[in-house]
Amino acid sequence: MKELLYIQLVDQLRKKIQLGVLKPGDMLPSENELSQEYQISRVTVRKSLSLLEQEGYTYSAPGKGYFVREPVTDKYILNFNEMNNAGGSAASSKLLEVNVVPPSTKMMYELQIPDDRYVIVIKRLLLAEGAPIAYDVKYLPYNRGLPLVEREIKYATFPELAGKKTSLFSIKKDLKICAKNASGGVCPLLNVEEGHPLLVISQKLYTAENKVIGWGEIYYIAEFCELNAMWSFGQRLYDNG
Amino acid sequence: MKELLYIQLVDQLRKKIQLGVLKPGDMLPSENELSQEYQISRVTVRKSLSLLEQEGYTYSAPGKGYFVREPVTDKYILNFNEMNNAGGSAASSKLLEVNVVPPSTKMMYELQIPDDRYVIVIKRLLLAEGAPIAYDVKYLPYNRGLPLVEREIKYATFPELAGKKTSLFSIKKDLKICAKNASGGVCPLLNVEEGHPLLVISQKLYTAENKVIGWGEIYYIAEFCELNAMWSFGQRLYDNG
DNA sequence: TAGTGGTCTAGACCACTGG
DNA sequence: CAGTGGTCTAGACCACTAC
Repeated sequence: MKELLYIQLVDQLRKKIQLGVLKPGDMLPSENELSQEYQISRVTVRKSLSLLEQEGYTYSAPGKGYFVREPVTDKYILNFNEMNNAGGSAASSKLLEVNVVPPSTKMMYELQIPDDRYVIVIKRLLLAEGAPIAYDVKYLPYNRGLPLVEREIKYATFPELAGKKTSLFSIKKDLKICAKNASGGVCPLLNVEEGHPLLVISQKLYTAENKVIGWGEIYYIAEFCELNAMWSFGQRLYDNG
Repeated sequence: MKELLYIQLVDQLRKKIQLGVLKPGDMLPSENELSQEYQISRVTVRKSLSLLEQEGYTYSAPGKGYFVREPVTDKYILNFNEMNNAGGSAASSKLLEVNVVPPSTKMMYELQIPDDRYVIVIKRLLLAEGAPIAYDVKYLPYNRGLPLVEREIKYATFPELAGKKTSLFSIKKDLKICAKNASGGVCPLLNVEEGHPLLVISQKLYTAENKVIGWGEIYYIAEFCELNAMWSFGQRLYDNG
């Protein structure tokens, strides 16, 4: 089990930072120094330092050197999948309504559309083991020639719906998470009493050019939704393979 | 404004993926092909492909080639800072209680400690412009010789407290987010009525070796807490500089 | 066996920061 | 000015995959 050179180096540097030998703001040895000290080429040293930077430990300042970063403590990786966030793994959904309607002022504001642009409204009930766990409303600016098949709507997630014409790779998405109490028409749908706690997740979809292509809200019965997020250094957004 | 070679290449490949010319599962041209096609060295081609991989567009399979990744749609970057998540930028806090107590069964479970290990309990009220917006309870396994100065507790975030002995770089942190209704002793503290919606964020801190070093819950008055998360390709967890 | 990505080298030139 | 990181090159060897 021989270790690769650049792995060895990055491990040693990482450990020094983790142990506090190198503290935020401290300068690392220069590329040339590391190159001589470890008897490896500068290219390989650079590969190690680049890895360390990817992991969030350091940053480089051209003309000066590499420095230990002040740890960023307020960014987490959040897991969220609208169809699979409750306990039930085999989540299904029930389509309540699909309509094309003139926009309300709220919709015009959220979707950034004029008042003569129609809006597709999709209302669903998310189910786990047959019981409702969330009420879901989505709004899409209406485009002619957008065939919406019921089966697609029933099982699709938001980006899949709004991004039918757009590659998923060029979509942006914002979430807002807050707590509310159930009131009005939502109560009978979710089969909860007035005032029951809900976790509300608003989603907004954008194209790469920041044009809004979808907006929606999901009202989860609190007991059936727990969001998880984690923070740690060196974490990656994408797995290998 | 001449563009760097590896930037040019990564831009072209990225665009092909975003436009759908290259779809998930498709194989990219090999390093040698790209090297010849663009008349740049293999090292530079590798730099571009490495960047593309970092951004989440592709992955590499040794002996086979580079492939377009199936987009990961369920991971977001969540912004959360316990002291600064409400509207008020100049958030302060009021210390309600600091105690060393024998652990309850709940604490023993959450902190993974035996019943003879004492626990430090810290209760705070988070304020924005003088008014309470959240109630905060933290539990730390008690260590002898851990001097807790009131001023520190008042303004410290959780990792700063629990990680006094540990470098922030070797701490892991999990969040759980859910909705609940206010009840019991929390109501008068937060000055809300019974049943008022709350956003509850549970935090658990671990060392690099997965030993629990802290656990806590923050009860935000729903109106004063909106969490934000975002998803898009190519996003980075750490800024440059 | 031919082709692929993965590791590593030595060396060149550049722009930038600091004294 | 000497030192730093940033870009780019040409070439070597390896392990793996697929045929």
